Amino acid sequence: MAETTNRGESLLFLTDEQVRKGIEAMFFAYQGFTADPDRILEGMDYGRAHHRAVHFIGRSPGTTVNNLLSILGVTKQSLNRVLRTLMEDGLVEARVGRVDRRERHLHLTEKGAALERQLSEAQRARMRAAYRAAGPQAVAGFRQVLEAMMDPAMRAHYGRLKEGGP
Amino acid sequence: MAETTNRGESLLFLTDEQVRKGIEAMFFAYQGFTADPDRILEGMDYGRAHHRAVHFIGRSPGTTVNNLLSILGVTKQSLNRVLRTLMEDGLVEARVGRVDRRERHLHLTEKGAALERQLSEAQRARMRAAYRAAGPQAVAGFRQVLEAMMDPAMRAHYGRLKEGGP
DNA sequence: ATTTTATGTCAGCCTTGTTGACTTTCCAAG
DNA sequence: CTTGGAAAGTCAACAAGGCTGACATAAAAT
Repeated sequence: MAETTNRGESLLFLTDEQVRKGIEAMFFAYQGFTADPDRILEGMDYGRAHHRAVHFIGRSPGTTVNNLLSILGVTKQSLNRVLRTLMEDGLVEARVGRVDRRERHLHLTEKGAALERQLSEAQRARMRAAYRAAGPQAVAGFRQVLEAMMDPAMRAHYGRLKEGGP
Repeated sequence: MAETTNRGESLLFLTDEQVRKGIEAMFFAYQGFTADPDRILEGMDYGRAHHRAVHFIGRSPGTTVNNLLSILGVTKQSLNRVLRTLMEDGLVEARVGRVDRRERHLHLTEKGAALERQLSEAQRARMRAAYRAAGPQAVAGFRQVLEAMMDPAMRAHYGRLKEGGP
């Protein structure tokens, strides 16, 4: 009976109600997650799409357009519009590939890196506060659940960031 | 020195690199989080906005328009567009308030509840799989970090869902 | 009687996603 | 060396879903 009780208890975290609460937690947390950068970007001519591009270019300097495309999960036309304005404004630089000259390798300029820092610092401040409030063990769990939630292709991208380096 | 070591180690989870990985985990996980309902909705005349409305109406039957507005964090014009189509299509019903007749209390019809179930089941399947893969302790941490990441107003809404009832 | 609140609606704008068609560049296989 | 096809860019058109501003109505509150 101890085993039965134990089994029952250990599966309580999989009840519909628990899972629903998790879904809602994701929804509300994501609002907070994007709130600070969004506030900074409003007023500038940029939006969330520009933030994403600048983030991942800053994170993987020299990445190609195609790679960025599959990380962001948007069409090249959509990304192109964003990249064009960022290049026009001198935040991003596209260098022709040396081995394959069809490829464009993307880099942040100093101005682009400055924006990246500004956005990242705001977002990291909130994330760090949440980490500190929850503690290291909670953070480990947080990361585990998020990783399990990703599509496999995205999980691969995720794993390659920094840890593996491009 | 044991204390110093301990302090140093326990703060490693707050390094910029760890925090950045958390940010990226949120980004990629959110893609997965919305992927299944999005797939179901494409082809229907509905989108993510309809999903959100249907979700929270199903979760808090009888909620008012104003309450839904502040949960979703959008303008009334934006929400109205969505609610109008849902009511025209007979998925949502707005009942005039009995005590305050200015208020509209929102309910799902059987048809609306059916859509809600379809979307919710897909989303819960992914979430449940992630929960199962990560385990109960990770799930607890996941929820803690997400709660800490929310804006206080949103955390209040979150707390009121089901646990407190509307 | 007046003001405030809850809701609905019209009109117009912006960002960011989409598809489709077409071009240019250029590596690599034949 | 020619050519097929991949990588990239561009143009046009469209849709979803945010936004603001202005205005209307009903009912509650003062």
